[in-house]
Amino acid sequence: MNDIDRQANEEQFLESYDPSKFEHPSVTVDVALVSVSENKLRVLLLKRQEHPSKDRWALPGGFVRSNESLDQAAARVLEEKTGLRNFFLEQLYTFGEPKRDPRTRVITVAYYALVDHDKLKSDLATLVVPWEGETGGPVTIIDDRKEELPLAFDHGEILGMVVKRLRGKLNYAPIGFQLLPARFTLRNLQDIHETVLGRSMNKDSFRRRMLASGQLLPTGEREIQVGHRPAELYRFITGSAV
Amino acid sequence: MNDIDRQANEEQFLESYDPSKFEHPSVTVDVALVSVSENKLRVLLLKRQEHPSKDRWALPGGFVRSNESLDQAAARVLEEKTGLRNFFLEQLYTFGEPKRDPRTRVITVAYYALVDHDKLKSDLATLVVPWEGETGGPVTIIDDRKEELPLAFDHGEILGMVVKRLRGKLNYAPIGFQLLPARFTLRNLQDIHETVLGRSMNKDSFRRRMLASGQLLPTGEREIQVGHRPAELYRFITGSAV
DNA sequence: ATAATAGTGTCTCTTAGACAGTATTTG
DNA sequence: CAAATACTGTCTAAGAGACACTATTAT
Repeated sequence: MNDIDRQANEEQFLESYDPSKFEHPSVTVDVALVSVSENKLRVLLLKRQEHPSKDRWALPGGFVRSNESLDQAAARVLEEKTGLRNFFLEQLYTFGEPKRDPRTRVITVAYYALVDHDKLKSDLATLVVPWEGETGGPVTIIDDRKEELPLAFDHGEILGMVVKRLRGKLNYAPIGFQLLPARFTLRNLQDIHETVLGRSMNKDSFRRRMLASGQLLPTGEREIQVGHRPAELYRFITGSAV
Repeated sequence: MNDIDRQANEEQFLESYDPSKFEHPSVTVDVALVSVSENKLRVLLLKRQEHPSKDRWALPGGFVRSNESLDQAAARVLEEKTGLRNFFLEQLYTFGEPKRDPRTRVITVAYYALVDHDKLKSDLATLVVPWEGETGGPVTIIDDRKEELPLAFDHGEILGMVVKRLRGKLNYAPIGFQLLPARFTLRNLQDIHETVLGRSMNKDSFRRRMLASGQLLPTGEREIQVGHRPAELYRFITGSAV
């Protein structure tokens, strides 16, 4: 124990006084901004103008600055690229294969963010693309003309993990409302769940589950001009754990 | 879009040719090696011999080398400190508060590993400490004399997240067997679950759930010398998703 | 009035918990 | 034989799916 321990501390001691002993990688954050519209899961991608991965589509990202936390870096990057200030943001996974960026060692901490699609500026909306695919592994992105878009770096892999995390988390955490406006109907919420999970759900038990969760607050207001019986509008009870 | 995009790529362009423009943090991996013995959840900690956090207890960790992936770095660190080669290993979360290490900016990618407690060398066993506490937030570590151990850096926070992840994952993924020898009884497995989850479980439904999962293979062998009717020994069916 | 969806009540099916009873080993 | 735990069968309770039925709006 003592040998092992001394050795470990010597490494750290040397490191602190001789930064050249270990190569310091670049550290970035990449953020998958996810929204839902027209029953499609969508993510914000930017087309790269420079090599490497020129003309491929990439998640918004940027370097982590020396005075900011990882969460702050992710929030800053997203605000810089979209103007958005309020969104659900959660760290996803850190990707660090030595050759994931051909230039130099770049370790990226991936985040995902959720937002009501209507809050995105219209000039950004054109950049939002739907995706299809199963959970877990790399994901294929298609545009509105159903053409597959080439992704930069390992961003397809990142997006696959985003889908998996979202689907897993939706089953036990109230995050669906992050993809909706402040007031919404139970049908709106079910559409979100069905889109994210990629399967249709039973209306009756979905209603029961949501109402029994204690997370929904009826507003007394109703939809208008819907061509059928209007549904009650609900709010999510804020302050509860996410 | 084009402005934003060009700006993003200019940053990356400059970065690739002028590494001094952005401060490069140190990147480390820290690994929580978790095991269960005597119905206690245990984790391997090493006592630091140098400042900072001198005399406090720390997770085994080390710098990520330029030619290895994050997973490889975590596996290497754990093998260096324990001699272990085969263990379940999964990335947990990345911690990067600017001041989490007082010397310089250190971003650490935290991992957790699971191992049968009996596989640990006896000289390491003395370093293993039980813990108590709830999920999520920072966790308090106590030793076998029930004294609280001071933890280095933000390692209490890391361990809190380890507990939370383990408890969450145990409910939908077959990871309990990673904490057991190759052959085990259903009672062994239930003890693991109860220890990790911190609550007792119904024996009957636990047996039904496990046997219905299709993950368990009866070996036809039984315990011996147990002073009561011996239980059948099972193996986990390998190759299934984790 | 018709179309369409909201919302309610009830039955069934599945799964977990409770509990009684039998089986098999050591001492 | 007694003690202790493994294992089985059955009842009950809770929750999800299925489905019939009523309610309310726009056209």
